[in-house]
Amino acid sequence: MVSSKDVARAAGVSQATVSRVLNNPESVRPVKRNKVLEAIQQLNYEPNLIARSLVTNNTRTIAFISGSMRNNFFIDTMDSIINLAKDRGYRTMIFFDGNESLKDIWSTVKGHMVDGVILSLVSMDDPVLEDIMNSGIPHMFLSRRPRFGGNYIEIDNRLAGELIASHVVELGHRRIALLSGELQYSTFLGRKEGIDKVMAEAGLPLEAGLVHYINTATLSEIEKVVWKMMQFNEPPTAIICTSDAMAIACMDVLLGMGLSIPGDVSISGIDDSKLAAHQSFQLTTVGHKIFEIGEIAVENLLEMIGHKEIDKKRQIVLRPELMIRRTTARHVE
Amino acid sequence: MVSSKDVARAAGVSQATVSRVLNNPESVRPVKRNKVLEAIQQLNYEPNLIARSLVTNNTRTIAFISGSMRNNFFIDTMDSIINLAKDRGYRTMIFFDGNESLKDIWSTVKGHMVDGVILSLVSMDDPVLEDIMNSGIPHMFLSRRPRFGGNYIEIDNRLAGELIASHVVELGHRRIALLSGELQYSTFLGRKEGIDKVMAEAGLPLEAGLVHYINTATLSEIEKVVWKMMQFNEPPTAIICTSDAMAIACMDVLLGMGLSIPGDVSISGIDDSKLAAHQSFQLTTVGHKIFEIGEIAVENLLEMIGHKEIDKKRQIVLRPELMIRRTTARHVE
DNA sequence: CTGAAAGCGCTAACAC
DNA sequence: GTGTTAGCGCTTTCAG
Repeated sequence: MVSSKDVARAAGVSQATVSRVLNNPESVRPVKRNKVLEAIQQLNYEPNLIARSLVTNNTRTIAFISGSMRNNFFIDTMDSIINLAKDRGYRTMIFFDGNESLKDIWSTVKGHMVDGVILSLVSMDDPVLEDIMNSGIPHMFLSRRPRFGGNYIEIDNRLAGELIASHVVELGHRRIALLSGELQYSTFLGRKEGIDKVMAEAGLPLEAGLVHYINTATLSEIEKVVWKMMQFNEPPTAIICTSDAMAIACMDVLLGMGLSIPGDVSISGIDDSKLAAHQSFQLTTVGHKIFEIGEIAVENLLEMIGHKEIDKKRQIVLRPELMIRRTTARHVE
Repeated sequence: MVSSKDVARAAGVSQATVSRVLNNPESVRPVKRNKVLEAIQQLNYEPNLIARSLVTNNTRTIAFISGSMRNNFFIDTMDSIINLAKDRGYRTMIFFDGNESLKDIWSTVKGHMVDGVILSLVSMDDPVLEDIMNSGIPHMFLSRRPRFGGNYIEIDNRLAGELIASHVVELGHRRIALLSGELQYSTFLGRKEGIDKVMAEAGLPLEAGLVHYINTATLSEIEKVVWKMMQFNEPPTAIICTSDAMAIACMDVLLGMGLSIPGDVSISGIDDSKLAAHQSFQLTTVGHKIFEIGEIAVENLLEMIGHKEIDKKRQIVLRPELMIRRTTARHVE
């Protein structure tokens, strides 16, 4: 590997001068500057970012701790984060849940000396949250957040639940199933609370056999669960899924069984991922304005990184909207 | 930030000893070792990976230069790469095309001192390819490859093109349109050659107005192009797309126009991305066995990183298969 | 087994 | 303007 020392030798200057033309070109006289530039070209030199980071103590990199890309919500989010960060001169390192615990991910994130972190995969009471919030490393929780404190951006999950449940109830459905994510996540807890409220008010509390908690990292139980429910004497006429990813997986199962949507059963999601709007899905869902959510997270994070306004609490709640498309329909006896 | 020096002081040992318990715990006597471990806990110490990399000269990180996640092929590939690399103890840094040129991406990749690189976004004659192949950094081209040389894994693109074109021709279609990616990419060139061959043999050379080259990074022209073709006096009865991403975007447009698939027009893709198999799409395509392709790339890359067998040429061509699903049908007059 | 010391490639004072 | 020097936080000889 060719280093700045090699360049210096080739150009007949000191190594510090090489560093200068890299970081502050005007500060070195054109003649020498060109000599250096030439040598850089010649030797095909590339500065070692690792070494640079070690001394500047900043990496111009943010970390994004994301859920699986099998879920289109995370794709949309990642896309917007990466692109905006890039525009602002920051690189994004991506970390996934997978088999590692958040604790382990957090260790490596810290080890990489990133300038800030966006987390979209935390359960509300994870013990590392304390660490994260006290680390001094700028952070934004995106979508999923701690039970208490932290900087976050989310939608009003309760309202999202209410909107979708009201919609389904108003369509005349009485046997309504719920596919929920695990309640240790703020998103799914809030959404379910909203749904529960509406269902209770409508005199239609959710029946035990019609409520299922899905591991949203794998979605692996969905097929079995949906298949089983649809075998009941009185199968549900509507299935509310608390994420688009679950809804889309659910549709795959139902269509595979030869059922029609929304003819036989209405389906709804929450997230309004890009994919949900495809003509082949036209999924009724509740809208996140996903692009905003990732971008707002980045904007805030970079503010913190720049101005060191780490103390200002940033807790942003967006108002979701109902997107009625073609997977939900009036229930007829 | 707490450093190993702090730990050393707290544990009453030298900083070198701290380093030892981290890298080679057996080499330090249990009493001291425990003291150090305790101090690490106490201080919540995390080793600075940046500093470590600077001296070990390895990062245990590979880079993946990928196309946009708007394309499900790249999602599937990325997913398999990240997971396998993680199992093997490597982190993956992800880089996207976006507005940067491959040259710029390559600069930053080199700067990050990654141990190896997987590239799936190269055009055949990009001048940086020479640099990359001569850099001494282990690399695998995935799917898209240089015109000459390099280590790569791909499917037999020509055969893929032949398979899909034969299928469409055998279904009785005569007015066949082609939505191709840009021919500077080996994938799209190979696929089109295969298609051309079959069409020529069938006496149905592609008509000028029915062939379009799409910027696969954005897919932005698809709507206009498809819409225009379908206004012809004799619109095509089949549209062959040389990637699933194009096919799925194409379906969105057609369905949005109120046309039926495959009733009014047959659609096919190439890639066999996971999404293509969804019941809502059931896209006829040609299979990559995507999981294998990402994994084979990682396996080979790690071999090179480990054994330094950089000289062995690794040029792997997989045989694709036709996956007939429900977007293609017999053409009736 | 363990401490002292050198040095990875760079930036950032500090002199001249 | 430019060279010299001192680290950034680690790993890795080299002594002992």
